[in-house]
Amino acid sequence: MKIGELAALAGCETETIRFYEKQGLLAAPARTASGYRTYQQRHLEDLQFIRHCRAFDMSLSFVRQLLIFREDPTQPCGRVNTLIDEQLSHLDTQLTQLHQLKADLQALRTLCQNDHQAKDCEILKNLVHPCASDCERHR
Amino acid sequence: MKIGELAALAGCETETIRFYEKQGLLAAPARTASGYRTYQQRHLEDLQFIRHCRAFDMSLSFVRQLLIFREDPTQPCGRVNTLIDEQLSHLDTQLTQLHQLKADLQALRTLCQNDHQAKDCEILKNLVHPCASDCERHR
DNA sequence: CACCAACTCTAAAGTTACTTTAAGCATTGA
DNA sequence: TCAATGCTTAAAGTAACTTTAGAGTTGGTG
Repeated sequence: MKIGELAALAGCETETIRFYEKQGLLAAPARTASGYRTYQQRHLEDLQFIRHCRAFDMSLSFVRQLLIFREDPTQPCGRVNTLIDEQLSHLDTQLTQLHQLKADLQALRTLCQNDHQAKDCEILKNLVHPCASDCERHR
Repeated sequence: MKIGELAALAGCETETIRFYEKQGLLAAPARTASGYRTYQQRHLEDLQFIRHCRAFDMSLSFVRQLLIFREDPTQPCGRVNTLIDEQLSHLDTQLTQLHQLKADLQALRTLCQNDHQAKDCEILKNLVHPCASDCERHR
């Protein structure tokens, strides 16, 4: 299949596929006489693998490490579990931070309900000298 | 004060300050005879304002819009509220997505507990052909 | 006064994961 | 045959900085 077809099947852009090839994530496929890339089923599976990993917000270097296991199926997969656990704790960190961010921003939002002059806006004031001294996040 | 001092007070890097100046977020300060930047209190407050906005994960173009109100304190601040609300809903979206991501990845993680050969690893299999057909996120 | 460490300056390139642009062939259907 | 669509490449753009390189300045010590 050609690159556009592969892209449609994987739900990504053709440029993304070329990008992955350039980055060494996706094997370079055979070419037609005129230079068009022609892909096999295996390419589709590799690409889907990459896209699913990305959907979990894994970095490409992370994905690269996981792809090694697809290249050598006899490898023990213990490292896979470790990588997934790392990604999970990464997501956890993000989630916690985002939660705090939202709470803080909501608190900030309550400070100004009406429309008055900017110089009297408690939100703007707070964005200079934030709330409490326990505002650790603001460092 | 010089740039290093300002950076220390605001808790950021000197390069970040120069970057903000180049981006037009922070006013260019006076210079010493030898070309060193010399900052005033107002610069510190502006910088803190920017950093606090960034701590709420606002984009620089967002911050730029908020800075207008600091330049003209007579402006009505209704737009500020709107901007904060937008940022809140942005955080909400992120939070929801991240939640789903984590749940999905946790589910994936349970599929493989022991260390076996990569070709038999259910995690790796699932990253090619994911879980259920209701896996909307994977498009 | 000489000297050195620490600080500052600029411009440019690097980072991540792509996306966009430009300009030129190939293929396909009417 | 001709236009629309699809493919090719290399290079530049995106966000928000960070890093690097090379050079001048300042402040304290001997």
